[in-house]
Amino acid sequence: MERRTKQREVIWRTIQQAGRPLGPQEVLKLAQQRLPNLGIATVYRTLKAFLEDRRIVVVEVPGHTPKYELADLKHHHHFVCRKCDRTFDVNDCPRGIKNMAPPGFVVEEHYVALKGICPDCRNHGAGD
Amino acid sequence: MERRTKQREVIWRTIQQAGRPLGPQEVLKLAQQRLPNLGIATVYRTLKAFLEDRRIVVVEVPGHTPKYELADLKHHHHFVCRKCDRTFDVNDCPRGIKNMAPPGFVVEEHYVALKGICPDCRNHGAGD
DNA sequence: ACCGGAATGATAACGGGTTATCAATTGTGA
DNA sequence: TCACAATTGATAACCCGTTATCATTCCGGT
Repeated sequence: MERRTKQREVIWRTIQQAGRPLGPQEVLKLAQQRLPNLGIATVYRTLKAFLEDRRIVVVEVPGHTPKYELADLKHHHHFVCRKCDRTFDVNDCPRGIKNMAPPGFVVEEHYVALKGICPDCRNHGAGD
Repeated sequence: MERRTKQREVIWRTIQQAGRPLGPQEVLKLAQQRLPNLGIATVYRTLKAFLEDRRIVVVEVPGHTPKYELADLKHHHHFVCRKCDRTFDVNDCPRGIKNMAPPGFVVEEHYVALKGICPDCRNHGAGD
C-alpha cells in the first residue's frame, strides 16, 4: 500500500506553496530547503505519482522542458521570464481564441504564453 | 565562399512550399522526394545556415522540438494537430494579449498555440 | 579540364532530461 | 517491537535530438 513519507509531504508542500509551475530541478532545490538529502530520482518518481493521482498537471511552455502545477487551478495562462527562466501564472485569457483557427480545424485546447522580464529580474538580479 | 548546391536548393524549396513550420525530420522526408540521398546532417547544417542568414526562424510549439519556417511571414500563430503532430499557421492574433500580464511584468513576445485535430486527420487518416 | 576547398552522407559522439537499478532505509500492520 | 514490503538516494543507463568527425564528392574560379 502507499506510504506517507516525509519526502512526498515536502514535495507536495513545495508545489502547493510555489504559486507557479515548477520543473523537476526547481522542485528539488526548493524541497531541499526542508529536506536536504532529497534526491532527484525521488522528485521524478513523486511527480509521476502525483500526475497519476491527478493532483498535478503538466505545463508545457515553448522552449522549456515540462513543468508541473496544482491540478485544481482555474483556467489560466503563463508568463516566462527570459532571464531567470521561471514561469508564472497569468490569470487571464483572451476571448475568442477558439475562433482563430481556419474552417476544418477542431480546436480542443489552447496555449498562451507571454515572454519577457519578470519583476524580480527587472529590478535587481534573478529571483530564487 | 558559399556554394550553390543541389541540397541547399531543394531544402529551400521544401521550406518555401510547405506553407507550415517543418521540423528537421519533416524537411528531410519532404526534401528526399526530390533528392533521395539527402542526409539528415545536411538538413541540420542547412537549417543552421538559413537561420544565420535570417532566411528562416525557429517556431517553438508546446510539447514539440523546434520547427522552422520562412522569416518574412507576417505575425501569426500556430495550430498543432495532436494526431499527426503537424503544425499549421493561423493568420490571426487575439488583441490585448500584452495587457494580460500582471503589473511589473514586461511583455516582449507572446505565443498562441491551438491544439486539436487538423482537417486531414478529421476526415481520413494522417496527412503526408 | 584542373585544382582546392567547401559541402555532403554515414555514423559515432554528445548532452540533457528522464528512467532503471539496487543496496540501504523506513513506514506500517500485526 | 518485528518483519516485510514500499520508498529512497546515488548513479548508471537510457532516449533522442543535435553536433562532430572524416573520407568522399562536387562547385567554381582559373
